[in-house]
Amino acid sequence: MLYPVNGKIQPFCGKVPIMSALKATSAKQGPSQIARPSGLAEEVYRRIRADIMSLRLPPDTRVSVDSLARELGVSQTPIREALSMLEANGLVSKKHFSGYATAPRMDRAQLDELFEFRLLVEPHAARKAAEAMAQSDMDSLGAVSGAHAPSHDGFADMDTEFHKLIAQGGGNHLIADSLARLHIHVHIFRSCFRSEIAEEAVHEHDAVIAAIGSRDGAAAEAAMRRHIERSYGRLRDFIRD
Amino acid sequence: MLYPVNGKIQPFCGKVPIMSALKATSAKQGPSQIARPSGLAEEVYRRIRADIMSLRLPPDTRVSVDSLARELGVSQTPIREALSMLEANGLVSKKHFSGYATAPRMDRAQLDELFEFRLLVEPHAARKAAEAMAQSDMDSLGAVSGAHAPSHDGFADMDTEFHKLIAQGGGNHLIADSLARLHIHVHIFRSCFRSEIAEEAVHEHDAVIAAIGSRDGAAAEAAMRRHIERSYGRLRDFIRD
DNA sequence: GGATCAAATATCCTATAGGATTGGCGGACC
DNA sequence: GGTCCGCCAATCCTATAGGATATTTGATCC
Repeated sequence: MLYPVNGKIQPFCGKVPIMSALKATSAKQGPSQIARPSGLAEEVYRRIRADIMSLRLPPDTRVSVDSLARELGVSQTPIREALSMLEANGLVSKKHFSGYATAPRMDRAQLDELFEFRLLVEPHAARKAAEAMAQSDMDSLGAVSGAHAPSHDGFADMDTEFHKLIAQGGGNHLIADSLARLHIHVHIFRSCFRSEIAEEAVHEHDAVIAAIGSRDGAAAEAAMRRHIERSYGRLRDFIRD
Repeated sequence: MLYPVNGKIQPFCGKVPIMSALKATSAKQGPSQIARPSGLAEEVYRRIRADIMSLRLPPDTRVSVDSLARELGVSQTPIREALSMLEANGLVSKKHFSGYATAPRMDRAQLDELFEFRLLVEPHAARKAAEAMAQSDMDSLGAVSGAHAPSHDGFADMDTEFHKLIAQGGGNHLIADSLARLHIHVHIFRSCFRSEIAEEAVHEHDAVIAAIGSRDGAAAEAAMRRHIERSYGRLRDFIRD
């Protein structure tokens, strides 16, 4: 699990790539940048994933390797590796000799499956988090409890952080990774419909946080189940097809 | 799917192009095998995954890109794509400027996490399978019920098919995919220790199959939970560290 | 003899060029 | 008007070259 990067992608060597289209966030070459040269492919991966999550690449949109290579100023190889990883995570699909395309928006059946899965896993994670979460993470959790939801993106980030912390709090990496992967799709779906910031969701979050804060596993599990059920109800209304 | 000649991905080295060779072989092998060349990367992916599962590439082994390229007779690009997909699925890990390596064997903590996850998801899948599984899949399930366990590999394949059918029977693709991904690691772990063919496991399988056959969801869930718990007990003994 | 440092090797990562294949487009033909 | 055929754009796959890095090896020094 690595941190989000500033939208800059820069190879280690070679000529200066064409990056004028991107934000030229230069001059921030602190020790954090040189400490983690984990490869261009991963940078590209995060960049594309961020573009998909921010709807800069809408669902069901063709993604050309050449275009991306030109736009990001890197060669095709890291683009291909990044797209392969995204394909393995279900965010893009590849048709042979036809190119890549972002995954289409979820339909009703997929939404049902996703929430069935969440309802199965996430309340369990909340229970375990209440029983075993580290105090430092608990403090972080209190930080995202804020009743201040400035914008749509702000709420979305807060929601992502909330569920990520609880999933990690259970101590099971498989559970945390699975839920993180699924939450990306929830995020995309919600962003597609510019869902209103639900006041209820904040209250439901607070209920879960309170239960975890008092180390009450059963209450945390119940609160999380209720939150997911309500969340499902709120999102399901957007699908009429 | 692609010409199993000598168990080696036959390269198109020389003048014969890819698609021409494919058409020729498919024409020779009959109409059942439609020439659907889904890409070299996917073939390489399956090949490497099979090698990992058969311990031909043992855990914690370095995997060189150009060695693979030479061995399989393809260029580096599809190898990289395949390894990227494998990395996204957790079967190999990449260290920057150091190469790929197969994932190390599971330790105790990972085994615990894996079985916690299975215990959470798979009994639910068994219940849903009992309630909603298609009749054709049910017949297939009866076919793997055989008390004949010829060899270690035969039992492993049977076990894989058993769990795959039940996971798919629930009708939830996310659950099926997650369990399939995890089952690969169980397979590797078990193969590492050349675990004896447990007579108990076959009986536990039969109990689950019987419960599903009689459409008894609760019984299927209980039988599956018992099977996983017993399976965990059998595997845990191999870890002493 | 053991430890430390520097050179050498092997490998990875990136970039670019070119051949091969598919799908769509427009014009010609029945 | 409908159908077929060649052209073109887009894409994927392959090959090769060059720079950068981690690991290994060997020599030197204490």
